[in-house]
Amino acid sequence: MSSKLGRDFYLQPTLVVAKALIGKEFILSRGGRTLSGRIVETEAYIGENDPACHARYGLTKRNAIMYGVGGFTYVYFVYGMHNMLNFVTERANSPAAVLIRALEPLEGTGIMKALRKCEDTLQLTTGPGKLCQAFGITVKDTGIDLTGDIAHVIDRGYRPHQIVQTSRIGIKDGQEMLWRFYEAENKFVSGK
DNA sequence: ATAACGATCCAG
DNA sequence: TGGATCGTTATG
Repeated sequence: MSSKLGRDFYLQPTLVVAKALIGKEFILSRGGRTLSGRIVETEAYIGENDPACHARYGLTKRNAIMYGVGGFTYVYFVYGMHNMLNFVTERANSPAAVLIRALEPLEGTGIMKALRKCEDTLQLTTGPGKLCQAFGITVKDTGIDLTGDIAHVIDRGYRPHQIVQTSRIGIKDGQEMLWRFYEAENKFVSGK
């Protein structure tokens, strides 16, 4: 038995969502093709008081979607070359999101290899920039409703053996917050 | 109007 | 271990 996560799931506290997403399957269906992967690593970015969150300077044109209701995608561009996929969480006017950092490829690995120009399955989706390239996700994909048909998350009943909680990667401020989650001993966690 | 700076990745 | 590379933001 498997079920699609609905609006209520994304309205939960961001740390709950970030942890609960580990082990769930992310599915992207469009252009007549379907790509999917099991989420193995996430990070939470929560509110205007989180020094690493894009909402730390208040509402801007870029982060506006974070101020909306949870359950929508937020994709942004960094380092002049990488797209980052996030899921907006919590109620409207409560800016927060979960960064999807790594996936275990499931469906459509042939397409992922082509998009990544890489044959090594372990290099397809083991990092936030890599997985966006493998899925063909860019900033134009901001605002997709995760309760719709194009992109959604499914609970297939997979339960991680152990989830590890650490400091977030690649940030300067906010190291004291242990807001990164990943499935222990999964080969597809980034940075290995 | 403009400069500094990233929630990174990959080659060497 | 450092260079690539450019949109967003902050500041003048």
